Amino acid sequence: MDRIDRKLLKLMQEDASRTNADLATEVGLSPSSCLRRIRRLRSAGIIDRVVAVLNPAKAGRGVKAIITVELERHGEQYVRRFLDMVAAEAAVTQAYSVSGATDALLMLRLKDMDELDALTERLFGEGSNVARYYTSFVIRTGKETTAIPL
Amino acid sequence: MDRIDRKLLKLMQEDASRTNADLATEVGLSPSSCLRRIRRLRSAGIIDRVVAVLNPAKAGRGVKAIITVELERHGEQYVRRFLDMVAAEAAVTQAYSVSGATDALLMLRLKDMDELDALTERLFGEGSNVARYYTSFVIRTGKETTAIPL
DNA sequence: CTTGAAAAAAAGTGCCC
DNA sequence: GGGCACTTTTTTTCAAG
Repeated sequence: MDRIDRKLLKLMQEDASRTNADLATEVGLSPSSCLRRIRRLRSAGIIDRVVAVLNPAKAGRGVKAIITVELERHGEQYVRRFLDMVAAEAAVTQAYSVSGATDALLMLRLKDMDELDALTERLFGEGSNVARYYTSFVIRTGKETTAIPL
Repeated sequence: MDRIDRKLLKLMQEDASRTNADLATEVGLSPSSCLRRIRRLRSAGIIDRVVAVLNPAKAGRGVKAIITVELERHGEQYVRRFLDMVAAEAAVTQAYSVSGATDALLMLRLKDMDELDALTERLFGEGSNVARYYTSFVIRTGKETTAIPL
């Protein structure tokens, strides 16, 4: 991981649809050397995957909600079970167990409020090990990037 | 946006490095028709961009932190100013103003604790309009996807 | 062991139907 | 939407630093 690798990763985190030849010019390498590096970064797992990022509003998923969850039983296996359960929901884009006052935090992409209602009923209803949950909605998005600083 | 578009988007949200010919076969279209659709989805802005997603741990950013923020002055222009300020930080990957008990939520990607210390001092120190903030750390990641359900 | 030039293979592109 | 000729890009090969 030298300066050129970092530059490559930075560029590809912004736009991975650029051609290899293009990237090569940008980092001052020949196309073949550049490709070798990209492949190495990929097989080393530093580049996890290349994906298309959609515009949520245009894809009909304009509502972003954040739910913080307090579990009834906090043990590790219960937390894990909870995360597995919520991960199975397509509307859940991020699910974390966290330190602090609450046990978990979920990030949701919803079509409308009805979807949220159905989802909370399904996930946090009877016999779900959820003691309490707090829902907030995203009003304004100041930043939303997949890029990691290098 | 018909069934084929949705299928294409679904595939590209998982792996956008697949070739057009490959995607065409998958959705049962000729390469030229498929490419036309992809271009249309792109120029319509439904596909916002194509990016490389890195493995945070392997890229040296293993610490994920979530900060909820309560502002001193809650007016819209103050919230906006706050979001603009935090968005400028490379370690901040997501920044939202939210409904509910707190005003904003930040998602951070950090190298270590020292970086967090420096960042909170810089963002929430003297004269920052931040009344209170609560930091939690991600213990386990149950799910983390950029894919939006269709 | 890494680089770069050039050939070969594959993919993308645009025009026509 | 599909077919086909044309262009561009990717990928392999191989010689050189």
